Amino acid sequence: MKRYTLRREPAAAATQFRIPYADELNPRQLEAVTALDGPVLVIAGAGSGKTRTLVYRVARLVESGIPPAQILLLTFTRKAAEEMLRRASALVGGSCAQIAGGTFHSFAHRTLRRHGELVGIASSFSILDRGDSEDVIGLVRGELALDRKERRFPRKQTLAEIFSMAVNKGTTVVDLVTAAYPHLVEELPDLLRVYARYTEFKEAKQLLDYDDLLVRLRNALAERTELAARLGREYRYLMVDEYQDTNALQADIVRLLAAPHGNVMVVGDDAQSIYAFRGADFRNILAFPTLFPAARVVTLDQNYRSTPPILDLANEIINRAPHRYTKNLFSERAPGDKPGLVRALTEPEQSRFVAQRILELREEGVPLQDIAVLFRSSFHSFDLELELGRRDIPFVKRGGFRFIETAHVKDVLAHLRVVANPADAVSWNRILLLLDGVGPKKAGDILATLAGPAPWERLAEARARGQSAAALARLADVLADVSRTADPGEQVSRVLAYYEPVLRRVYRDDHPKRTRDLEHFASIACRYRATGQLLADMALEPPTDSVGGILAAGDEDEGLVTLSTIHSAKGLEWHTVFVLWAADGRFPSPYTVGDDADLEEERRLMYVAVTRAKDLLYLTYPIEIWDRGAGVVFGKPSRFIADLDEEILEPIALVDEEP
DNA sequence: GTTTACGCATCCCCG
DNA sequence: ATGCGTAAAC
Repeated sequence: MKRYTLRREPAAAATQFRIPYADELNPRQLEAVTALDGPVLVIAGAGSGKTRTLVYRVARLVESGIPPAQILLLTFTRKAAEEMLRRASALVGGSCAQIAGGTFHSFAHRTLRRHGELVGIASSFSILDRGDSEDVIGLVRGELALDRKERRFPRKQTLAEIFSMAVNKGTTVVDLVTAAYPHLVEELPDLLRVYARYTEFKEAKQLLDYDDLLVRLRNALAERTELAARLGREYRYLMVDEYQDTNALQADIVRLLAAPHGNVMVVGDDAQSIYAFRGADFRNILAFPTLFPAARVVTLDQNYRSTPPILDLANEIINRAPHRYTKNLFSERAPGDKPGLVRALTEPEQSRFVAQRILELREEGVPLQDIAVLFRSSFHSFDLELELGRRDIPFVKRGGFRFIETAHVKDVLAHLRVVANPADAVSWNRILLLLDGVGPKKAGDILATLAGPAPWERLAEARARGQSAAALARLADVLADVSRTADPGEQVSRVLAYYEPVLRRVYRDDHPKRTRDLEHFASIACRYRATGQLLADMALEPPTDSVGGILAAGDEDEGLVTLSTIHSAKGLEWHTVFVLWAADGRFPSPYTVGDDADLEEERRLMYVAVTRAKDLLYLTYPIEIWDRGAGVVFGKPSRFIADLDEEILEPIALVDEEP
């Protein structure tokens, strides 16, 4: 082996690779795949073989003798990373399992668990999801007595949004409020008090919110050069997918991780940036060559996914933007059906059309799993879900409110979390409030007495004075009991045995449905070996199924129609795509019409939606729209597709087919 | 003084 | 359907 690598003859190099890269990739893809060293920027249009390029590049690195453990692949979801590594493994005929992959947040989490002590982070820290952060902020707001003011002080959700946005955009709360929330400038002193107290609270209780994971990693890399050097040796090849949806903080982390060796490839598409609402900035991808002046830039603009008529519509949508994007896509696929703009009278008629067409397509041989219905907001599909239910069309819903975010699942998680991190005051608060006779005040008092390891033993002392004695004693017992095992499945079943009666009392009316969610959660927990990993995954990579989207296993043989928000459909494709509610006032969302930048993001969202379709595309809207304030309003097609030539988007009027 | 029950507005997209 | 503010109940 060594003998061959010492010889630099071209012939030897050619036999080094088993995969015929040049045959299986187009010239641009090949260029991106074979440029192993140094910074590379790949601008990859929708359906241009972006994933294929990343997969082949992983294979190429491995075939070139790079140990898989030295490759780090950052993606938007863990599923995306797993899928790419699976495909790469199949290509090289070996396992790529040692390749580190996942989201920025999960990578930050792993790194801080391993090296956090360097920067003063206890390895038992808990992660606050968005709801937890809001709970803490609400707690702090109450503590500072800002909730009793006559004047209107922002709600905890608004506060969380402001704080998070400031961090992710790399600006200060003062600057952000001045620029984006001018009506709150007068409240700035109190906003800053809440922010300071929130930060203090997290610090004291070993809590990190989503933003902290990134901030603390960035700071650790910037301040501890030995850590940056160590990670540089550990991960010598860095790849980042969906780079257009990174924010300033993430770009900084990429810069610091790549600094020791400069081997970094980022891949993305400025026209598909749809996460500005949480601080992402598509200018990151355009600025990459400035950050890495040696960067080689490769543009992939041949689309292999969609028929030319679908691509024409996509290009038309994006070309009407005031700002020019970096490329125009072309396709060499055979021509196909024109995209249709379907005008329905009412929302139920829109639902009937979609359901009807799905059944016809199934008759024509399109399997249900090759069909998707996409929409701007999760609630846009409620009526359709009922219609599909009536017709026994099985579906799975992605995006929107997830079962992991329901109160009862969070309750159970909170019990596990206090055992894992006894300092986790948010979870303590949550489980104490469930007890009969305990409200905010008493929960706060009890919390104050609980410090140090295994605090459930001191719960017995708090019991001495108070009539909620029995409830506290039961809680103390179950926590002690849970702490005696390390098996996640066993821990959950012990918590559930205790929680079941609590559930019945707190959610009197609808506990059967909630019990089903908990059974689902228990089955997830049983798949884990360590509770720490379970908790981290539930915070960072929660199951994407929505509430009620869990179907019987038998349905899967037949296939399921996918209902998804456009955000959750990123990177996916289907034979047929319906875009529901392509109506002005829904899409773009009314929240965005005042702001040019927000409106442009909506346009990109529409672009993402239509580029998910391979062969058939329908955009639908009802002309009668129910508005809370104004009653029935006359609906018009979304401004992004209005006034298009009929050659591009074919209007379809419905004749009522209902009996 | 605290907790709880009830009626009221509000509800996008997400790691 | 959850999250808030206010009024009754412990």
